[in-house]
This record gives sequence, structure tokens and C-alpha cells, in this order.
Amino acid sequence: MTKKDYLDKIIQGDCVKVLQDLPDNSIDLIFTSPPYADQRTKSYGGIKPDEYVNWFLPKAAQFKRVLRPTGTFILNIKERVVDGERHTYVLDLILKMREQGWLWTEEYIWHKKNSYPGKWPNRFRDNWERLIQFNKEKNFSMYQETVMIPVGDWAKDRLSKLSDTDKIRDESKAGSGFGKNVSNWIGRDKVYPTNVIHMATETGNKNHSAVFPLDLPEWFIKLFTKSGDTVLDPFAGSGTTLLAALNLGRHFIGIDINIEYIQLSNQRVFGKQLKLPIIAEKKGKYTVSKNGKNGKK
Amino acid sequence: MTKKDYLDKIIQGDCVKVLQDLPDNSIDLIFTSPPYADQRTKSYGGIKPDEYVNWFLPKAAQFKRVLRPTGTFILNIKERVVDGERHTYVLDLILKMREQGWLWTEEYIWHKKNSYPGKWPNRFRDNWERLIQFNKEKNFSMYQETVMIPVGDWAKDRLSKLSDTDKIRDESKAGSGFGKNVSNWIGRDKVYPTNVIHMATETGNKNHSAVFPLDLPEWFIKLFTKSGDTVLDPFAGSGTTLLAALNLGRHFIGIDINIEYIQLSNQRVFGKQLKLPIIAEKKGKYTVSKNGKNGKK
DNA sequence: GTTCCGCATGAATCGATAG
DNA sequence: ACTATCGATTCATGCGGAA
Repeated sequence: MTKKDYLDKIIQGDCVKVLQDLPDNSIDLIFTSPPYADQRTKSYGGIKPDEYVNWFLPKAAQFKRVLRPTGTFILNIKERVVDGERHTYVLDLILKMREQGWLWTEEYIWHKKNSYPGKWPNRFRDNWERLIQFNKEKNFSMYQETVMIPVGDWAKDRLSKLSDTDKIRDESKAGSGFGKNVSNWIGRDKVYPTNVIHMATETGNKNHSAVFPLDLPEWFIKLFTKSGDTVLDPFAGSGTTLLAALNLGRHFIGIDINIEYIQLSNQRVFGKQLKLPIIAEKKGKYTVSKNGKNGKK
Repeated sequence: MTKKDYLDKIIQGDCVKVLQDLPDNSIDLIFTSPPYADQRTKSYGGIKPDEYVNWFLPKAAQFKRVLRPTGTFILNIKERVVDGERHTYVLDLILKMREQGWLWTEEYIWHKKNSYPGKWPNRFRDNWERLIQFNKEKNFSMYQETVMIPVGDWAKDRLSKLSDTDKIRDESKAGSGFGKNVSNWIGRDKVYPTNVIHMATETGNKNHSAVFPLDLPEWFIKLFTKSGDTVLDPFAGSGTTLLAALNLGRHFIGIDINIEYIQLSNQRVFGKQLKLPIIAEKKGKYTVSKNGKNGKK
């Protein structure tokens, strides 16, 4: 099989194995939300927190191989509480992936509008998740204008009556590359967003339960790819990432190990139930060698 | 010197040295925003990112010694960008502090409400900071009711006209007959917040450069201490934490190495310029021994 | 049609209880 | 002692039926 065979398809199988059919440097954006430790136990068997990093690293190695040098990998994840403490597997994973050669470019925050209710003696509701940006190289593609947002009320308010202290504050920071000059922003109706994304979770849909809203992958797909590029989601789940890519005119490749998710995502993306799910062939051509170099077998 | 001598004072000196005058288990909350790596270089001499963890760890050891078993340490920090990547010193610090015996209980996010738009070729404006919660023991003090926030429209709406369906839903769930849960809601106009704190960057103070708004330490002081408790800020800076403690009827101890900050914070907290700053004596009585046990020299 | 309102429910976590 | 299951907590959203 080649990349062409997988393009705009949803493949059932373990992503490490499936990705062995994809050549090096063929993906522009990987956006995925892997099963969190001890979650989704029915579909994925439940990875133990202590084993999470070792479970994930071989997959990350393949992701790195198939990603284009200018591509980006966005990982949606949040550590769970174990024995009253936040477990450190996400921190460990970031450090280990850097050893693997990834650059930890940025950490975006998904500030959820609505999350599960509840309060406990020692903590409040967890209302945010990490969207960790990894890159292979410093010069990755980024199309910032595509995600500009209307100027908020606060900005209008603030810019309309620029106080002296504001001006002074800004000038003092201008040298450091911050904001340059406030006057640059006057008269604009759109501004660049920040690294905090405030969106609702998607709940209560009848036939599927998407973990994140369509807006979330759309935001990152617009930001890091252009029309005709290829988006990979190796833990496609209900297919939200793939649907976002399709809507935006990008190619997509979806992978999931769970047959029910394959059927669900096929239904969502293609509007029909899949009769013959695509399954990866036994032996892929492309692997990650032990010295970290990519290449064919 | 004893704790009594330092209570409600601002002391000039290196916090490791100053804290040697404080006995074990004498502080209820440590809230601080240390100089970030390579930031505030004039005041603190600029700690290099790679050296940050080693610079911080001896201080953390003293913090752990003086903190009460039921106390909490809130660390306001954000990793800076070095060479196009987020530096890992905050992650490393969390891991090393766990080795020191701290529990990493939670990570709150401060989502900044009003910051200027800004962008760089490869990233957007950084609009959030970490507020990392460390504890010595699992059973720490927390006064959740003190930070409750106004309820959303949902409950108002709902309570105003307790529908039959509400009653049914409640009965079926509780089995304890109508009223138990519903009556809990009646008259309740406040709910618990989440671990995302959405606050403005500044509260309009003009003549000083407070790093964070007064609301931020106030929120944590209310949450983790009661009236009469003692709050420590070992990097007091312009004294925002101390002012918040004073406003809330808590004792405070402020430490800063920089004489200009000492004068500024004295002015803010006590409303007057300090003429004879308090300086720590040469040798403190209390230290952290090599085996990690606390005790007097 | 259009608006209004009830309703189910989600990457959660703790403590108690049961095996 | 260690693990598994269960109840309690109480917000925003979108759907579907009602007005």
C-alpha cells in the first residue's frame, strides 16, 4: 500500500503498524487525542498511568517519521489524578519526546466552557486540557491570519481610551518585541488569538460522543495546514478531526484500533455505514530504525 | 530572631538565609511568583534557564521545612521560550520537587483576561500562567466556600419554578424522597469555581509594576487559609501577596533580596517609606539537614 | 415556522462500602 | 491490605417536543 491508498480513508488497526505503510515526510499535521490513562477502558483496554509513556513513545517515533519537516503535531491530553496527586506521565512524555528529537514548541490551553460537574474536598472541577505542540524543526508552517478573531469588547474599550499608563507600559515593552505599538491595532477589526482556546465540549449528541468539539481541530487545521494538505489522526475515535479536515478541504488519514469507532467515524465522515472496513496489511514497508533514522525496510 | 519578630514584616535578604530564622511548621500558605528565568535580570541577577532548577531547589527545601503539614505552597510560574522552544525547567522543577517529598496536588491555570494582542512568526500571545499547587500531605486545609462564585442562569431559572419533572428526577435518584437535593439548591446562589482562574492582568495601579493582580493572591489566601493564619511570600517583589494578606486579616512575612522592592513594598503595604529596612541576621538557627529531616542547628 | 423549555449527559474524583 | 464498584456532586449544550 502507499499513501495514496490511505488518503481520505479511515483504517482499522494499531497505528504503529498502519503507519508502516506510509512513507517518510508525507503528513502536514497530526492532530490527535489519544486515550488518556485509565480512560476509555472498554475501547482501548485502559493504559495504566505508570505505563503510559512507554506505551506512547513507539507511536510518537512513527509520527515523527511520517510528519513533514515543516509539519506540526498537536497532542490533546490531560493527566489524571492518582492518589490525590496529578500524575506526572504527561510531563515525562514531553521530556522523553524531546529526547526522541521532537521540539516542544508551545502548550496551548483548552479552557472548557462546560465540563463535568463536581467538587471534592481537595480540588475543584478540572476545566482545562493541554494541547501540546511538537515540531520536527523550528521552521514549521503556520498560517496565522486564518484564525484571526473579531476584536473583543475589552479591546475596543481599551483601545478607545488609551490611558497614559497604557502608553507608557507599552513603550517600555516594545523593545522586547511585545506588541510593538498599540497604535498598530487601532482601526483593525480582527486580532490574532492567544494560546488559550475557550470552547465548549460537545455533549449529548445522539449517535456519537465526540470528545472535543469540531471547532477545536478546525482551529488547528486552519492554523497549520493549507488547502490540499494532509491531516493524520492516529486515534481517530468518532472522527471529529477527519470531519474537520474534510470540511476545510484537506486530505485526511484516520486510524483507530476499535472497529466500532471505525464504523461510527465512517458514518459521520462519509454519511454511510462502512461495509468492508479497511484493514492494514500485515507488513509495512516503512519503519523507524534503532538509530533513529527513518527509511524503508 | 523568632517567627514573632518577622510577623507582618518585610525582610531584606536571600530567602534561604532569612528562612533559617523561622521554625519548622510555622507557615500556613506560601504564595509566590519567583523571578522567572532570565526575567527581571536587573533585580535578581538573571537566573539562566538551565540553572533554574538547581537555583530553586534549596529554596523549596526551606519552604517545605517552614510550611505546616496542612499548609499549601502555590507557585506562580511560566516557562519562557528559549531558541523557539518552551524550556523544560518548570517540568523538571515539578519532578525534582516531588523527589524532595512534595506532593503535586494540582495545577491551576491563570487565564489572563486583558492582555494585548501580539504575535510572533511562530506563536501567539502567551495568555496563561501556571499556578502549581504543592502540599506536604494529602490532608491539607482548604476552605472552598470562601471562593464561591455567583451561580449561572441555569439554577436561577430552574429554582424559580421547581417543575414536576425536577421533583421526579430527584426522587428517582436519591430514593430519599423529594426534597433532599432540591432543598439544597434553594436559596443557594453560589457555586464552586473551577481550576481555571480568569482574571485581569492588572487592577489599574499606576506607580508600580505588580506582576499579578491583587485578586490572584486573595483568591488563594481565602481558599487555603483562615483569619489569623500566616502567609509567606519569599519573593515578595512589589508586595502584592502581602497586601492581599493584610487586607484579609492574615499575618504575612515578606522576603526579597532587592532593596528597591523592599522599599516599594513597604510603601504599598504600610503606606510609608521604610527608613531602616529589616535585614536578616547572619546565622539562622533552623536548617534543612542532608537527610531531609528538619531541625535546629 | 419559531420560540421556549425540559431533559440527558459528559476524558472526573473522592470516600465509603463490599469482596 | 488491596481492588472493585457505587453514590454524590450540579454546568453548559443541543436536541426534541410543546406552545
